[in-house]
Amino acid sequence: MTQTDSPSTSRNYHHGDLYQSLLLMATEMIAEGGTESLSMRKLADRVGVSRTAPYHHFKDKNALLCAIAEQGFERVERLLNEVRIKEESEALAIIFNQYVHTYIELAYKHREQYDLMFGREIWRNGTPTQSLHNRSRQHFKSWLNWIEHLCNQKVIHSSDSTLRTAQVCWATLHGLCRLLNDGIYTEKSHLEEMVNCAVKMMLKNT
Amino acid sequence: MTQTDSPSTSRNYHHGDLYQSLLLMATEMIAEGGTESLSMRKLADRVGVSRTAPYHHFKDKNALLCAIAEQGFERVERLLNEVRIKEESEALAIIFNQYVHTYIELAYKHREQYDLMFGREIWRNGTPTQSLHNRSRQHFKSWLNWIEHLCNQKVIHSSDSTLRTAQVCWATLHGLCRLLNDGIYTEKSHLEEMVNCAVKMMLKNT
DNA sequence: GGGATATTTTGACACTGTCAAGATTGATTG
DNA sequence: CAATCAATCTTGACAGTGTCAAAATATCCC
Repeated sequence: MTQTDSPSTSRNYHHGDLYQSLLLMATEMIAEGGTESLSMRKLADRVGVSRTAPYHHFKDKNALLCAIAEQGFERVERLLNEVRIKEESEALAIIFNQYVHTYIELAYKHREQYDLMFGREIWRNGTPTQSLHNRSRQHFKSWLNWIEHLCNQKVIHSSDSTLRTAQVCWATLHGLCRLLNDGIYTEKSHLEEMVNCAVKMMLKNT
Repeated sequence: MTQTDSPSTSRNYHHGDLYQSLLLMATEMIAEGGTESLSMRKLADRVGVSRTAPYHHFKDKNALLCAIAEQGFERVERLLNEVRIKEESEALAIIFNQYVHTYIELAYKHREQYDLMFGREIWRNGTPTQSLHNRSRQHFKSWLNWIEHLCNQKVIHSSDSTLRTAQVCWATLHGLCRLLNDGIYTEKSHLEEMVNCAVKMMLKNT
């Protein structure tokens, strides 16, 4: 709103930095009422531009959603990196447990965005942007790397290939998030126990 | 369309049995193009009635979706019952493995309906019908019962409560379905291995 | 300053869910 | 059998959606 002076951007032309404003406002709107509550028209209205102005910065509604999902992937990627840094300081099993807890907490905190990252809206209905595709792919590789490391260090005991292990572990993690996020199992009080149980299961799976 | 003579239904008044026709056609449309491709108007059109005719049989689009989801729960409930019947004939671990495979296969075959059963469309955006609520609740109880049985028979080794175990196992199962259904991991060829890996993990989780 | 270019707006179209009011039909009862 | 009543369906309407085409405007560079 206050476009009088923005030190970083040069406050170029008409709006200032519509692209960023749209992304920001859209993320906010989604966080409040989910994907369905976000309409291009309302978004434009709230940012203070005309209905079709956003279409010069995002090809589609789909493209906008992809951009938001992408930011979500950046966030979890950051989380994973942070965790891997302190690998030396603590036992790996504990770090893994912590990561799972934090991941689920994050997924819950930004549930609508999480929905967008993995939901059908983008991955089956819409078409994921190339950019989003790459970033999600890269994140899974990071996850795979870490699982591989944990297997090598005998923290995870698995008789299957690293790939399968990583897939199944992620499925479990993701399943828990869905359980929580989709409102199927809303009692967050039991979550702690469930996550601990899940981690135990992931670590010792022979 | 051919309403000249229907032996089972009595071809009462205007349409015959609109309720059932709508449910059937809607299920079909969803199976083809997902929830989003189902519009009340197109549905009405295809069944051969006016736009608003369906509203005398379903309060809402949401109510219609709930009814379809409910049928999905009936299906999986049936599956679980069938499996539990042959408990005596084979080793429990094998039966469990088979169930998981069949469940995932089913979820994939009717993926759009599966989405509806557990997706946010109903459980967070819309309001689940009381009827749907009950049936889904009941199904989880059935699942819980079975897991309890498997724990008692020492097929599943878990140090946690039966409830937690059931929750985490289901989360894993559900996570795999999502992985597949949401188009995140579409290679169905690897599925077999992944499921086996997951089952192993579920059984031996100390 | 002038032309090119980037950015925004207005108008329009086809589509959606759903409400209110009227029309039609089947069943029911006198 | 005829008249009434309730169930069922249709028509009209409204507000909302995504998005395209063409026109308008502002900014930049020469």
